[in-house]
Amino acid sequence: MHYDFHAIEKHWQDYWEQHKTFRTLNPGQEGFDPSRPKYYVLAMFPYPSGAGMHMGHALNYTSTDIVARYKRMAGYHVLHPIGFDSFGLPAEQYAVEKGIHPRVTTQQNIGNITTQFRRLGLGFDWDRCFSTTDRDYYRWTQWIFLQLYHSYVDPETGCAAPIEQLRRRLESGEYDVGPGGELIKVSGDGMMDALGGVEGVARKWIELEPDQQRSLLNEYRLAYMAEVPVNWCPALGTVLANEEVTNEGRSDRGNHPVYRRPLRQWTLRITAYSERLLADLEPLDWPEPIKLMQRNWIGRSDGAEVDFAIDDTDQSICVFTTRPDTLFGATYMVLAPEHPLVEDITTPSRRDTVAEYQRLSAAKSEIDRQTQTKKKTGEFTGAHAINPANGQRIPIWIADYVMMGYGTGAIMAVPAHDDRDHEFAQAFHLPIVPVVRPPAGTKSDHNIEAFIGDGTSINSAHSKLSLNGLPTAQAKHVIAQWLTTNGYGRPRTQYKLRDWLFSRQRYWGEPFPILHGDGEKIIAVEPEDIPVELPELDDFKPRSTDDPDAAPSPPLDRAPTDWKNPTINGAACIRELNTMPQWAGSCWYYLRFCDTRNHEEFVGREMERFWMSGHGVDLYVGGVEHAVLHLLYARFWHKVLYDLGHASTPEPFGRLFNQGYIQEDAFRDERGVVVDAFEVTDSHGRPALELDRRQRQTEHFFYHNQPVQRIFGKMGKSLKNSVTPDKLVEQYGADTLRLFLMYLGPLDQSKPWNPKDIIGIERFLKRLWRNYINEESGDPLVDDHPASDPLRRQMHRTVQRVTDAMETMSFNIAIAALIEFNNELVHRKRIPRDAAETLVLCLSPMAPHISEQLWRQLGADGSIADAEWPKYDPELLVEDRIELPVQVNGKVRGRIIVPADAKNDTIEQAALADGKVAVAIAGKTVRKVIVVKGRLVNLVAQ
RNA sequence: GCCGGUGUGGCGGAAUUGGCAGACGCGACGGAUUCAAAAUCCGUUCCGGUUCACCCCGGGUGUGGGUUCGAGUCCCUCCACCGGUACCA
Repeated sequence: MHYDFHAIEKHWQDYWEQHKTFRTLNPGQEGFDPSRPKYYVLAMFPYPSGAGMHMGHALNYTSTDIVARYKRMAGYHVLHPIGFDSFGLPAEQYAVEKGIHPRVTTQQNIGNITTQFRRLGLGFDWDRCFSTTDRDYYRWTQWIFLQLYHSYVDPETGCAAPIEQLRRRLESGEYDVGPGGELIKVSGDGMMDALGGVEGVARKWIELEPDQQRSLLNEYRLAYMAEVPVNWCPALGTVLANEEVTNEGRSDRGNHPVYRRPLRQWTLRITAYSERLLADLEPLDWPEPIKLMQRNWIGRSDGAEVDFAIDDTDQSICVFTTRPDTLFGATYMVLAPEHPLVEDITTPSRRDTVAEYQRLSAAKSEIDRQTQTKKKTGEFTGAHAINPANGQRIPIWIADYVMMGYGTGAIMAVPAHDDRDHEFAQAFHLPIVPVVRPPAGTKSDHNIEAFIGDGTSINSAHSKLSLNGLPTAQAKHVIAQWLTTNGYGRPRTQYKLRDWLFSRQRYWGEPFPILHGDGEKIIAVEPEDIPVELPELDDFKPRSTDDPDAAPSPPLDRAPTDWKNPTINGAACIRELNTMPQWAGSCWYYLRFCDTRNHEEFVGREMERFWMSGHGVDLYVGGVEHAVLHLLYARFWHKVLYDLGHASTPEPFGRLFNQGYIQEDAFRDERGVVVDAFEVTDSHGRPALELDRRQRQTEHFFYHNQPVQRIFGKMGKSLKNSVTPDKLVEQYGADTLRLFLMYLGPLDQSKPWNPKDIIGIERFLKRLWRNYINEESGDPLVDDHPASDPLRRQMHRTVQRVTDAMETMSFNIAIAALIEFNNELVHRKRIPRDAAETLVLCLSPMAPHISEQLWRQLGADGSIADAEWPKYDPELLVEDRIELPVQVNGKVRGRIIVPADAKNDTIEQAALADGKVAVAIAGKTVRKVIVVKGRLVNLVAQ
């Protein structure tokens, strides 16, 4: 009876399915034990692409499965669910390629991946499985969208609240409305208090026209429609979120050019949460680099707004700066070419030149701006402004190095202390006045006219104000106060984060629960009328084009009239024809898993409280690529739900773990297009995998006789180098593959795919099997004779190592420990039962099938998944005393007996056993004895 | 450019966090078994020297320096690769 993994794995997979071994009970269900703690472990759910699962997925899901099994054996209620993120571009593009309806391909793909999951022996609770495309699921996605639409962020508390509350407060006169739409609190004694910080004539709510009232509320809704410059990708036929555009100005998916153009689109007010998304990052147990990426993306910078009066007019230009302390060094100003004041201020003689420059820079696409050299261009407007600090008259320029989208679209230029300003000033011969002295002794202290950083203020004084001699931090503080008291400016915090563009011109997404009436009237679908179902369409393809000016044409425009143009209360309406982006479904799926089959609510309160208690999801595992997309969006939605009382924790994911990529060769042809890696041959006919890294750069490869360039990168669909687990499962079994994937290296690091090494794991499992079972008779080779002391010690040490590794997810270390222990057992004819049990228990989270089988061989009842995790005895791990040779100059001068765990102990402690040591060291007093692994390494005399 | 990560044998990677560098696995070499092969088992495998009595000596963790009785690990310099980001004022 050899190790027949086919039969074993089939048997146990059927057993688990029949017995619903991994079904997770909810509080209140029969058999639920409230005394046990919960553990919610989640792997980022997959999108069911046609290529099925690749090794990166297998790695991800195996890792959470191991944790889930371990935690379960350690006595937790474990929630380890799975579902499918089946809306969105990848699923749709696959359907378009195959010419089949996405609903059909999605169903097929889900079927395939489900089979792959089962074959890997993953212990999911299948009763909780769902797809984001399920009617019962996207219904609630639409419901959450309605929550966003019907909410605003209260400027006083910073929390989301129903928009009706705002309406009531406006109606009751609690707030008035400022000229820019800002809310102005009217306090009891009739005094007004500007929340927006802008003075002006305030109006009462009742003085506004209904249209104005409506658009005012829209200014505050968390989901709103606005005409904003968006990323338009004609090749994909859709707009994209900032996060979906690469830094080369191309689409994240497909690498197509992206253009900026204004379109009226749905947008989510994620910026209302900038500060909380930033601050709440701190306590999270997330990898520091990911936190940093989110911080950078949110991009908080603290500084001040400063008003510069325009000479000879009563207008002023407001700028944002992080360095108000350099105000004295501001020798000119720059406006973005699109800045609204440009027309007004430009002097007649400069008008033509300025207009020409504006026209040129507007014609530049994002890509042009990126690829062109960063040589500074600009034009003088002929106007001047007054530097409020020193009263100097400074010229106002326009230049495209100033962006309209950040800050106020205008800057004060301090060429001595800013790279870009410096470059510009040199190009156009503008004055450079240093106002910060670099700290002494630094590299830059000789070049005072181009210094970036903190130092000491100089040249910054007049009769009423002096910054001279102040260090930068203090100077900032002093000038900020001076600006505020004199009405020249105010402290201000800026964020890079923009609102989230939420519309897509796609078929395969959640329809919005929104109707459009006359004009710009928006009608939200009533909660009882959701879901708004996605209509069946024969032609669901997006309209792809090369023309950046083409009008977007959403596929839902081709929906049947009765879907598209319903009549509400006798009035003809048109449905919102855009759909939600891919990210919508993944923003809250972890909540649905708590209570998947709930038909009344998006999640039952009690279930949510139980599974999300503590820090939300206890362990969330997925790839780094979601650092600023999914992980930011989901946090945002979660916070809204939290504010509205639908979620009980401020953050969704308490601990995040990023698994690294599995890397594999990929190939790109001369046009830069990625080609199928499995059709590439190399010039010497050698299989590519046997080459080492140095060779990788020098070998030549061909695809259909065309030379291709080798790149080495993440295994996956985008590089067309996916390897599916199917073949290896067939050839070696799921347990071997699982162990192998985990043995590849640290889970959080990227590592190359080297399938030939799997043989080592196969040998290990076969050896293990032979240790337990006489392959001829089928009898167990285990008996009840007691383990020797050294063996028991090793056993306990193994448990300790594996337990520690489980907590830190260092599964490669755990496996190495188990192999070592098994190698120890190899030489024995009979294996002591406790050693056998320990080994099998420790192995079971990683290799569940063979462990179940051996567990049964050892005479146990039930599934090993229900067994208890073995304990280790710390006492057994240390021998109490050992005898050591004392060497001086390489010669043994005596012996010393020390505690076995003596390490960096003082000689007083170590010498308790032997008072002669001090004498042995040439008459010197020994202070410290250094023992490493039972060997005396050094005696420190002092 | 800026921010972050990583550099250890032929390869993937260990190293109790400042204490025997190279665990464990792959590959390679030698041997046993076999008619033969596969599978399996045993031995060797960082480099150099000296021994082949398995012991000893010297060097060694991208580069150059430093701290320490002691550095793969801590500090500074530089280099290479990977990831993020970029006129963000």
